[in-house]
Parts: sequence; C-alpha cells; structure tokens
Amino acid sequence: MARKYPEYKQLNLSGISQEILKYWQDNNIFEESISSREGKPSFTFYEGPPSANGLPGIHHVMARSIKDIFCRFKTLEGYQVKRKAGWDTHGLPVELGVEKELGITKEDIGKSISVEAYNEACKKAVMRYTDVWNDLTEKMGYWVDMDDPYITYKPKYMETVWWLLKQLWDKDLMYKGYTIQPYSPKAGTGLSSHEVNMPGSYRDVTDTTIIAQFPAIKNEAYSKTFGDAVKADDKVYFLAWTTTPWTLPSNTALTVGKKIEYVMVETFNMYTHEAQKVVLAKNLVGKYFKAEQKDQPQADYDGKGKNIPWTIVWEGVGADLLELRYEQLLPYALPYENAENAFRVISGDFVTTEDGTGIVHTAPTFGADDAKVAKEATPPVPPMLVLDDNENPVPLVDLQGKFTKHMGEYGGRYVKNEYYADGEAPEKSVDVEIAIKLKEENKAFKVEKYVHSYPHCWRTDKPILYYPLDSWFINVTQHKERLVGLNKEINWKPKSTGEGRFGNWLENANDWNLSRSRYWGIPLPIWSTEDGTERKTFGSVEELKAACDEAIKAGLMDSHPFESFEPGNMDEANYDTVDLHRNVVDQIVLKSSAGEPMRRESDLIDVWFDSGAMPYAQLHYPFENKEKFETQYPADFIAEGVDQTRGWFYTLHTIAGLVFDSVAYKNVVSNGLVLDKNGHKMSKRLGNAADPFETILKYGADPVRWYMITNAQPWDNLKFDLEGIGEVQRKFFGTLYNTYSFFALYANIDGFEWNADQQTNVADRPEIDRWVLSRLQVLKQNVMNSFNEYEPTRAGRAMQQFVDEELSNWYVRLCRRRFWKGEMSTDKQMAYETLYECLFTVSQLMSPIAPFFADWLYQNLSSHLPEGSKEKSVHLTYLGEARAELIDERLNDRMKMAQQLSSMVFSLRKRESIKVRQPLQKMMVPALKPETVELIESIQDLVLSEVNVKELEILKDVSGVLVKKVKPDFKKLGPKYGKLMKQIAGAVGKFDQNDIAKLEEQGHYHLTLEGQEVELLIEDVEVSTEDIPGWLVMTENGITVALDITLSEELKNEGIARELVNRIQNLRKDSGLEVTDRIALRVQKADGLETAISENKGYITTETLTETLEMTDNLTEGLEVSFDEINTKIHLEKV
RNA sequence: AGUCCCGUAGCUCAGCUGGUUAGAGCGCUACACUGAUAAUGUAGAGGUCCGCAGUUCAAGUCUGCGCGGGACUACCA
Repeated sequence: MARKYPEYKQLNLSGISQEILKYWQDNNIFEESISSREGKPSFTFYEGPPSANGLPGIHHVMARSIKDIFCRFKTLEGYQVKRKAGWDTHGLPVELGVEKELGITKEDIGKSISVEAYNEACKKAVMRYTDVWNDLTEKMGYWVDMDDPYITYKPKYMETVWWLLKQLWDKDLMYKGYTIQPYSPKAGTGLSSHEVNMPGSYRDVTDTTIIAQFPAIKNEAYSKTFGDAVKADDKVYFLAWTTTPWTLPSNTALTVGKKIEYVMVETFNMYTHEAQKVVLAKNLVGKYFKAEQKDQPQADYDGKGKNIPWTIVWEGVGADLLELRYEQLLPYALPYENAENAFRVISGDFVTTEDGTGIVHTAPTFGADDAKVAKEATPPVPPMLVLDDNENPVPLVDLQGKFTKHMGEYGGRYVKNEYYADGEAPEKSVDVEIAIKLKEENKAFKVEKYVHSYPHCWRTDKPILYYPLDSWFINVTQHKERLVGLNKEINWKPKSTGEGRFGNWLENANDWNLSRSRYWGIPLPIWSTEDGTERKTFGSVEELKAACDEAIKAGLMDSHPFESFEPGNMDEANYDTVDLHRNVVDQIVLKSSAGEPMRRESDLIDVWFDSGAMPYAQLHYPFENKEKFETQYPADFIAEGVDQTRGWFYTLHTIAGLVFDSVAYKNVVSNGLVLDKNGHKMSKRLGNAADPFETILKYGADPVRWYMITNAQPWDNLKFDLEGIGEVQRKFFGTLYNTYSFFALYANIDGFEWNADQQTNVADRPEIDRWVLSRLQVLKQNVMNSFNEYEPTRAGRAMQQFVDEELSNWYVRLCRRRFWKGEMSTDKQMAYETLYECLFTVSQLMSPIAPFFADWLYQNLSSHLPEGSKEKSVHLTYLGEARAELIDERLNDRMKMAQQLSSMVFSLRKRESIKVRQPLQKMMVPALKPETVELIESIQDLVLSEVNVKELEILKDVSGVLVKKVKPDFKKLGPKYGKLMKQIAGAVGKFDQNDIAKLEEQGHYHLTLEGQEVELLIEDVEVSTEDIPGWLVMTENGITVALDITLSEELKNEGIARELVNRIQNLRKDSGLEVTDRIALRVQKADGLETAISENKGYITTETLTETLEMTDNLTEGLEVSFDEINTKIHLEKV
C-alpha cells in the first residue's frame, strides 16, 4: 500500500529547517508568495536597514521574527506584501573600522590617503558581513527580498536624500548655527543627541573635582552688598564646584540662582590654613562645615588641625550677588573680544543646591547651559575664545582635545588622560595638576574624587567633550505640534511607548543637528560663498550638473565630474557614472550670482537621516516609481527595538511629517531587549551572549522563534533561556509531531485520503469531532484577531494550548480506539477527516511564527493531493475566514463537564488505588437542574470509556439521598443589599438541609438581619450537592461524583484480561511487530487466568490481532509476566 | 529629577469590564498509565498577589503614597 502521509522515526527540527529552506530556495517560494498576490491589496512593510558592518546577534532574531510574522500572516490573508531588504552603509562605525584596519587616524584622510581611496575602503568594508547577515536571514526563516536591497551609498539613494533636504531647504527649515555639542575628539566628530543617548553611553567615572575659590573684587558693588560683614583686609572668595577642572581656564562667569539663599562664612582654608571668607548657598553649608565647630572663636584656631571654626557673617539671596566681579581664576588668556564683560556673577534658572555650592562655574565654550546664560546676560558674557595663527577665534582646547599653545605649560596636553594612546598618558592628568596648582595658590576650597555618570562616545568608548561647533540644523521645533498630532494617528505596540516615551520625546524635541564632520556619508548639498552671504542647495544630480556647466564656463573648474551623466536617464548604467560622495563633490566649485566661487559646506549629514529617508530613497522617489510610491506609502507596519524610539522611529516620523505632512507608518511594534536568563544585558564581554547561528543549528529556527514570541510579550524584555527553547521543542513541537505521526500511521494503514469535495457532513459527526472542530474555529478566530492586533504572543499561546490540551491530550487520546479498531468505517472516516482538518489548519495558523515546521507539516498532509487542490507551500495558501457556523459553545460546556467528571473519577480511583485498567460497574452524578441532566447525558459515553466504568446514573433530585450546599451569588446580591452582604453570606452559610429544602420549595426565603428584611430568591443562590451518604464521593466546583467500587468476579476477570492484553501489546512491540501483524498466541495456564481468558476471549483476540490462542501447561519459551496475583508466561509469533 | 514599563508559587508567565477556594507550564515528591512514548494522567508540597493608606458591601484587579527592578529623557556645574 502506498503511503500517502510520510512517516518519520523521530523529530529533528533543525533538520526540518534545513530541508524546508532548501525546498523554498529550489522552488522560489518566497518570490511566489509575492507574485501570486499580484493585483491583491498591498500591505506595506518597511525594513529598517541593519548595518552589515557588524555581526548579527540573537536579538536580531527576535526583532526579525516579529517583522516576519506579520508579513507572512498578511500574505496568508491574501495581501501582497513586498518587503525590500536594505543596508545602512554610512556612518562612523564603518569609518572607525576602516581607520583601524588601515592604521590611520582622521587627520591622515586627505593627506596620506586620498578621500577617494578612503571612501573606496569604506564601501568595501561596509558590506563585509553581508554574507553572514544573509545567511542568518535565511536560516532563521526571515523572508525579505535580498536580491534587490536598497543600499544607502548608491547614487540613486543619495539623490533622493538630497531631494528631501532640498524640500526642507525650500520650506526654510534648515539653518546654520553654532552650538555647544557633544563632541568626540577621538572620532573627530560631533555626536547627535541620539548617539549620546545610546544605551550604555552614560557610564560612571571617577573624576577629580574641585571647589574653586574665585577671589571677589572689592569694588563699589561689593561694599554695597556685603557692607559691615567684610573688612578691608579680608580675603573673600566665591565657591564654585566643577567636575571638569580643565574648563576652569575657560571660566568667564559665575552663575547663581536669584532666589537661592546665600551666606558668607568666616573660616580658614583647609590646605593653606589662611583666614578667609567664602560665599556659598545657605543650605549647603552643612555639607562642608562641621556643626560642632560653628561659632568657635576664630582666634583659637591653631592653624593646623582639621577642626576649622566657622561663623556666618552675612546672609542674602542670589539677586544680591549679581554683577559682583571676581578675579580670573587661571589667567592664561582673555576672551578676544569684550573681555571687560567677563568674570561677573550672573543668574540662571538651572542652578540648584543639590550638590556643589549653589554657585556654578560657567565656561560658555564648553557647556550648553553655560553658553545660554552667558548669551542672555546683559551685557553678554563673552566666551573664552582666543585667536589662533590665522586670526580665527578658537577655544582653549583644540579639536583633538588638547590645550592650545595659549595654555602655557599645559599647551599641547590632552585635557583628559583617556585621550592618550595606551601607555602614553602622564601620571597626573591636567585635572589633577590644576587641582594642585589651585591648592598651592589658596584657590581650592576642597579637592576630591567623585563618581558620576558621564557620556561616552558610543564608538570610541572615550568620554565626550562639550565643544562649540558650526552645524547645520533642521528646524524641528517649528513643527513640533504637527509632529505630535501625527503621532496620535499611529498605532503603537505597546501603546505606552507611543504615547509616553515617543510622545514626550516629540513634545520636547530639539532641532535636529545634521552635521557630521566625517568623510563616508551623504554630503550636505549646500554650496556657499566664502563669506556665507549666498548659498545654493541642490536636490538632484541634474541641477548640480547644470551648475557645474556654468562653473566650467566661468573657469572656476577644469574638469566636469558628471560629464557623462545623462539627465533623465534612469538606467543603472547612467547612474553608475556618478558618485556623490565627498571625494567628488568637494572638488566642485560653483559660481555665485556675483561670479564668486562657491564651495560646499564641508559637513556630511547624520546617517540617521539616511535611514529615515528610506521610504522615498528605496524607490528613488520622486525621480522614479511615483505610482509605486503612492501605493506603498505610508507603511502599514514597521518593527524595531525600543531603542529605536529616538532613532529610526524618530527620523522616519520627522522626515515624513516635515516634508510630506504625513505619518511614515501606521502600525509600529517596538520590541524590548533580549537579556540573558538572569535578566542581565547580553554582551560579548561578559560571555553571556547567545550565538544566533549555534542556537538555530541546535534547536532549529522554529522553536527559537516560537519561544521568543510566546515566552513574553515582544515589548517586555525577554529573559532568554536555552532551556525554555528545549521546553517549547518538547512540549509544543513534540506534541504536534506526535499527533501528526499518529495520524499518519493509521491513515496510511487505512488508506485514508483527504478529499475536500467529499467530506462527511460535520453535523453528522460524533460529538467529540464537532467539539474539536468548534474549538478549532474558535482558535482560528482568536489567532487571526491577535495577529491583526499585533499581539503575536497571544496568538502563539492560544495555538499551544489548543494543540497540547485540546487536540492531543483530549481529542486524540479519547479517539484512539476509533483509529485502531477494525476496518475502515464511516466513523473512522469522520475521525480522520476531523483530525486532518485540525492539523491542516494548525499548519496554516502557526506558519507565521514557525514557518519551517508549518510548511513541513503542510506538505506531509498535502503532498498526495492532486494538482490544483494544493499549494507548493503553506505560505502560498489563503487562510480565509473562520467558519463561525461550526462554533458551538454548548459543546464546549459539555466537554468541560466531561473533562471534569473524568478527572474526578481518576482522582477517586487513585484514592482507593484502583487502576484504570480495572473496570468498575457504576458511577453516579447528582444533577438538580434539567440542563445539567441533559448535559451529563450527552457526554456519558465519553466519560465512561475514558474512566473505564460501565454505567452512569444521574441522580435527579431525590430528597434525603443527597446532602446539599448553598452559596450566595455575590454578583447578584451585592448590588441589591450592599452593606448587608456580609451578614447575608454568614446567614446563608449556616443554612441546614431543611432551610435549603424550604428555599427550593418556595423559591424564596425570608431573613431578618440587623432589623432589615431580606427576601432571598432562589436565583440569588447556587445550590449544589455535596455528599451521597454511603458512597465514595468527591465534590468539585459544585459537581459531585460517586463511584461504586465493589468488584464482582466478572469485573475482576475483565481487569485481568485487560492486563493480559497490555502485556501482549508490549511484547508485540518489543518483538518489533507492525501494528497490523497478526499473531499466534500461547499462554501458560495459571490460577484464575483461564476463566478470565475464556470470558474475554473475543476482546483479547481482537485487541491483539490474535489468530489462534492456546493455553498450555508448560510453556518453555516466552516471556514471564505477573500482575495482580497472577504469574504466567506468554509467547507469540507472527502468522 | 522627569516619563514609561514591570513586581502574582523555586523559575517563566496568565488573571477580561472589581464578585469570595488566585491559575497554567516547568521544576520537585509520590503513584499510575503507556499499540502517540524525548509523551501522558492523578495527587502532594509550594502564594501576607512588593508595602501602606484610600474608594467599595466586595480589591491581585481601581486611586494615592512609598519600596524594589528595568528602559528612556534631561542634567550632571
């Protein structure tokens, strides 16, 4: 007989993944899953481009599973789901990698290596790991079109980015500014706020901190403010704290809070022991002065010890201190302009008295707040900018992070020891040296080590500097409201990320700093005249080419970089003649309206702009694909990690909002982190990172995906535990595999063949079939709803529950006999059809999450079907709607009852140690309500066969036999009686059998509680039975079961027969017989065995497929078996 | 400091619009079953549902205040 349904020896999920993957590749299943939906409504997904410059981790499997699930599901629903892969190719990580490889630094670029060669190296490096990524993509079963990915360094992509910038320019949303920015001297670039806020960039560091003493200048204002508190020869200092002593030479102001209370304290310097008076915030006094020493006579101080006396000699508020002046602390240099306005006390809102002294050291060149308050003061406080050799104003620290020559003995030294190459850092950092110097000069009030968190460059790992840089900005602030409004149209999963995290972020959004002073990226398409009075921006190669033509005519340029480019020709070959990177465009000198040369603004744009531009740039919009773009914008769905909230999610949203006044995506899933099993972050350093390839190879992609999706909601962090995958493998996939194997085994024996057109009528099938089909349709509804609501966890868990509990451990278990017995029959046919349908539907429903196994299952089920009635893959099938007409909730109630009754009988058997193989005569179930009676009648056969009992009697209400119990229905009574509820419950609890009888007879019961009349209705309570005197009884959830455990001879013999059958079956199996083999059986005689066999001969022989059964006295061969009190031997052979 | 998430059995997690014995799986113990067997059934042990206060007849569930864990944002002088 031909086997229609493949049978397997064991489940090998990893093998299945590989085998199915090959099948997909050989048959172009992915391509067909898209082409077969041509003309159907499209569902648009945008792939967030990974950078192929680094290796993928296990968290990528998580993120990509989520993406894949919804794309596959929508395909099943009939949508056409195009998904183009993409690569993020620009940016600092690539550059730094290349520098390291070539052994160069940023300074060498353009000198020892040409920009062109450097960019070429970057281009090569960036795609280095594409193979690894593609490999993972395939092995994990992520379907995305990798043959034609968008690549951000391609001319077409870059041209669209230029076009977008031009749109912003035309809307007057771009401007050049000068701001204090996070700057990484080692990387040689400013960092965007997203970069500074990358997870892990803030780190605890120990710095030398100084409370410096700024000597007050004794002028008119000074006398006016302090009056009698100060004497002519007093030394008075303002105390200000800094964690960055290297900024002290750049100090140009002190900032106080107007309303903060300040005091002047008369005391001694702890290092020089000189007498002095210091000013600081009043409520920080306790932090620096010991209470015991307060108001001790100054004259008693010995000038050495630590018990320094102190006395408050003046009190006031910040406003009193404004415009006081002080001597420059470290006079290395003066601001090149308006130096007379420096070294004053000014006010600022941000001053607090939480730490420090309540007076803030202000260095406008190295602090964003500092620059702001300095600018706002009247007159403005100048920043410490000095003139370099070219007469250009520069700060006292250069772009490498070194002090300039203006800094005397410190000139040329790095301001932080971390910036030195390994082993070259001096023992004392400049911070420490400055501290020593200040101590010696009586300008340090206190020096100490301090641990605080400080941002680090995410790539170089070195601390960042805040540094004044020229920059181009996108004016986001202006359209903040609109962006917030658009965000409300987006369906966020989870909601809180959108409303809370992302929403708050938008509301506080700052202008987007686009500038990056690097080489490998998309150049700003802005050309300026020397003095910056005229600027031009280009939104296409064509425009730029025209401008070049003009420049050449004017003699500003010799050669034409786009000589052979043909405007309007969209061929790849044409675009291959263009390169828009710095090595080319920096050579372009254009002509201003006055004939002056114009050069390009030297910065590149933030790479985040590249990725945020992908909806447009992947299609080379608007130069090509206009119609296609219309149908694919905005995205229906995107997904990335929650860490992208301020990354890709933000840039997509901002560009869409500012340029198109639209959302870029309608639904977004932001998934949480993948942590190790102890809840710690995975990192290569700690060695707790799981390798995605190893994991997939070992377990197969499906269990990994299934585990990740079902273990926790995607947006909760996942505690990734390999044992959890093992559990999924055993419990879910193992069970489903067993169910299929069971089906295949018997379907092949019986020659069952699925035929969609010749089905038995579902309505005619047995209760249990209709039940499981009803459950199946409920499952289908649940799963489809869950997927449509972007709740994959719910969908997965529902399937798991169905397969394990309902299909395998209830349906198949109860129906086993239907498959075993005898020849093919209608009932068998029905059982096969039912089980087939369940497996088939499950294969479809699970395919988004477990694409390989689902397809394997589907193909096993369908390979024998005639052409035209099957698809090549489950992923090409159409799911269709759930068949609501098959759902019958009452069936479900009945089945629940059956399960409960069975479990109760098992429990009773267990209590009396009567094994299930021993048949029992009778069980009784009391049922008071007619519905319950009906319910039990409908499932009694099921229960009886499950628990091996011969009859079930339903005890209708026979007073005296049953002991009843009554329980108030809180939901009904609560609202009616409110506070009396407790008393009612107490009274009802005390009802005896007579009270219950009375309530049941009359339908109501009168109670007087706390003087209040209570009329208790029968509907307000639940009456149940609790006991049947004289029987073995159990009660659970209001259902009672009684079991007759007396064993007649007949029952005993039947039990023995069953034991024997069991032993024979084991022997059959051990002898390696097929389940269909027929046997000749010989059994040695034993006490009590013969009658048992003769009474049950028919049963024994059919069960074991025995042709001849012989009882002998002396069986020499054969297996010894013993059970109950019987010892015998059995022997069988195949006939 | 602010915003958001989380806190239920040893572990991983359910618990809908408040309703009176708080659930599942894994793990553990014991017993059974075993022609699906890398399964399965039954029973047992294991919970002040983070704490406190409030609203309510009734709170794991709603509100407030704390505590603990996490993510993010700002600042970190």
